[in-house]
Amino acid sequence: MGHHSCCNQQKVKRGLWSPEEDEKLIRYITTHGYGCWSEVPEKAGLQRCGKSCRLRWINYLRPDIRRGRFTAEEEKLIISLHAIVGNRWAHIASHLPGRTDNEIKNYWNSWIKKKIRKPAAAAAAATTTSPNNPPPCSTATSDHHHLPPPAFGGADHHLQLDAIINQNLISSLPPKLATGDDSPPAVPGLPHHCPLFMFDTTTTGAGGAISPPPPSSLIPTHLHHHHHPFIASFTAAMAADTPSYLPPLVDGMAAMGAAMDCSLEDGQTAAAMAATNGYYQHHQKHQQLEIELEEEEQRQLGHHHHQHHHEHEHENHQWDEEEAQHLLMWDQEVLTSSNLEAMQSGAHSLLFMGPNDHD
DNA sequence: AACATTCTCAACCGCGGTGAT
DNA sequence: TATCACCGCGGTTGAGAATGT
Repeated sequence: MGHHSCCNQQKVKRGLWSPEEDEKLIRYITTHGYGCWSEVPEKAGLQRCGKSCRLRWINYLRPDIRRGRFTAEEEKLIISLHAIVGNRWAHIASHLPGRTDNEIKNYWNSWIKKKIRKPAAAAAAATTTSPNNPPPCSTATSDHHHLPPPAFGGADHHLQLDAIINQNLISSLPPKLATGDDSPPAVPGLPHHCPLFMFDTTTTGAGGAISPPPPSSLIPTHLHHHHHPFIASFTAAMAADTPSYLPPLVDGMAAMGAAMDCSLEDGQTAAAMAATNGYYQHHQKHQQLEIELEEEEQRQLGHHHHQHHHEHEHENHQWDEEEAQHLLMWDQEVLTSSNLEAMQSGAHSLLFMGPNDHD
């Protein structure tokens, strides 16, 4: 044990913060800002180290903090992002305005604990369902070479976690799209239980229902409305039942289309097509993100000027934000007859349009 | 009601990256 | 180039609350 290296020389208080301390910190930060955390305790009249002040402010006191239970949308977003970036909590938190990395980390760990209690059945069920069809989420975690290790190490645990995640997602599927007689026809290469429909709205045509949200920092706290901007946009578009934001085609889908030699006579098939589209894009996005991360690592290994590094970091964050804004996920609440029709239309185009025909 | 167990979450710890000197 | 201080991040801990027996 021992004190922080940053506060060896002074006697600092530790443990829970009192309301008085909170008040002092809030008063100081709101009037002076927090340029240098190491100066904050002294100037604010607190017997704490700067690190502790920073933590208290970021995780608890800052005004745009959002408390309370995670919504289903947030939960799905966390799961999706975790499948891509692993335990990079700060990165995940950047996609959930008002949520802290600590909160997400705590949530994830408790969620894992909860799920790990019934791992055997879940793992067995999910991993043996279709040995030739890797589950969707495992595409992200199967590439161990440069993704962060799982929270609890070991390949078995990794597989187990995949299974747990998959099962969790499957359980949230609408009955029609999960299993059973009404499930869509099996598509080669497509995990039949792909839980989410993900589409890229980047190239959305006329209508362009989704516009980039303003930075969350510019949105008044009371307008955050407990939703990520892109989720809010998506919800708004759904409320208007406007099919114009439905997905365009993506590169390389001709090959996928060829593999899906199935009719488009009903919405479910269209949904299956859409799921394939979404899965394929999800996979591509994951690969793209991995490439980005790899490039960043390699750049950092070189001796770059710090400014270049920051620029790149900024670009990377920008990319993440933009990508997140364009990544929409369908689930049971939004599968309506009208959008199924639009999906069908999109899927039809998918089959009859070359991979490079759009744009 | 009493005790045990589990869960939640705020806070701490240590490490790595960065910038200044 | 080496060293130091600082910051931010992810992992971990532990107190209190909630739940189960």
